[in-house]
Amino acid sequence: MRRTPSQSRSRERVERMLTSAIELIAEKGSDALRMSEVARLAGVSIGSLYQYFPDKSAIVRTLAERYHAECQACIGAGLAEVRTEEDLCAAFGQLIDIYYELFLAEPVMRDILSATQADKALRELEIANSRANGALLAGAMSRLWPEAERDEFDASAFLIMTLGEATMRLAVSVERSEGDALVAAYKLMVLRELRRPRD
Amino acid sequence: MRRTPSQSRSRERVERMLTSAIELIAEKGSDALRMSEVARLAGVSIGSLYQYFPDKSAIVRTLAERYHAECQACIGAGLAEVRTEEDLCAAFGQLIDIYYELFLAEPVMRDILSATQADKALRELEIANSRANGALLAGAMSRLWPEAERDEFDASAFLIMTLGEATMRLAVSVERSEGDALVAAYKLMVLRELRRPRD
DNA sequence: TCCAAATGTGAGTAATGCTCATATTGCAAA
DNA sequence: TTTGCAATATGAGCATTACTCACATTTGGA
Repeated sequence: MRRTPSQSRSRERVERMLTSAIELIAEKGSDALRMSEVARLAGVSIGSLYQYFPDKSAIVRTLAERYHAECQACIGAGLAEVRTEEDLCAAFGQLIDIYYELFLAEPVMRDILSATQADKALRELEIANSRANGALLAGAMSRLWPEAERDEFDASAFLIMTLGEATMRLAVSVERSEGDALVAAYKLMVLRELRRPRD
Repeated sequence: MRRTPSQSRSRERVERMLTSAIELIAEKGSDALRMSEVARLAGVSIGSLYQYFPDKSAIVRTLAERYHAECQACIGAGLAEVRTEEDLCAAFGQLIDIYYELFLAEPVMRDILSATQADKALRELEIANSRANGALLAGAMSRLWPEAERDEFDASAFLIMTLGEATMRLAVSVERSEGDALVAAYKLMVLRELRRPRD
């Protein structure tokens, strides 16, 4: 953000810029996003756009950050009440379904997240998000199995979250029935991982 | 390919273009790849570059395709001799190690593959590769368990391959010790999947 | 009412993907 | 060897687009 909007007029204009960007990404993909089109669709000038976003990737970053914040809140809430292994599996299975439905309803998310994968500067964002989500899961696991070393779960939880994103991106890129099968396979694999006997 | 080089001079020049592209991607990332720099580093003119590659993404596509072909050959060879479940697990575990070592030795692969993820036109390539690799694995599985329906393994094998790529991309993006742990976690997860009792 | 800060504007600049008219080289038939 | 055509090579230049900046307008408070 180059400048933080303080008056309500500019706040609304920034929102229009972001919703216009989402619409354009949904239409033609994030690599075909044009700053001039964002400005035109939002009904603002190019200059205004650059007053609030230092460059094009800042728009994608803002969208990705909002999505990540929502996801982390959702995952945190879903895992907060977990008390038993059955709880954990039920909760995580539900989270997978919610995630998949979200991706199906908003396929533009795939484009936004794929864009952050390619851009060197944005990749860190994606990794940090999976790491944060993984920490939530590892936390829930170490509450369940307090006798284990906490960091025993870190790699596994981090991986599960990263691969969850990858699964969703793939699942919404193929035809619906195959996507369903892929998500089901991921769920089986993860739930088996969460149930594996601790040593 | 806009034009197929038939004389040895042009074949060598095309190779120089590709190795220059790899070098530049390794240096600054695929999003910072400049056609003029590829031409300069390869010692050819801009025009020559465009005689063999219709656009910039064609260079990335060529690099990705070569890598995919190598991988498919390697995976096919690794799984060809599999006769028992123990064989399969041993072979696949080895393939994971080989893959990881390849990514560690050539981190530029991560950038090339990430680039294909972001570009709408190139994403199909990545999916097709995982699908082909998955078919190799599913084939090995259905040779092992001939009583099962062949397509029972398809989704699982496709997913394992896709997530393998995602794991490698992640593992080489974090520090070495964490990357090792992530690959180890992936391996455990996959081998458990391959050993799961058939129904 | 008036001013300073916030906000808005769009023509213009620089960077870069890509084209095309032209020049050069390689190869094979005469 | 010579000749002629196809293959190959060139780089100035065009079109597109991210981004800047000098200036205009609006807002909110004193």
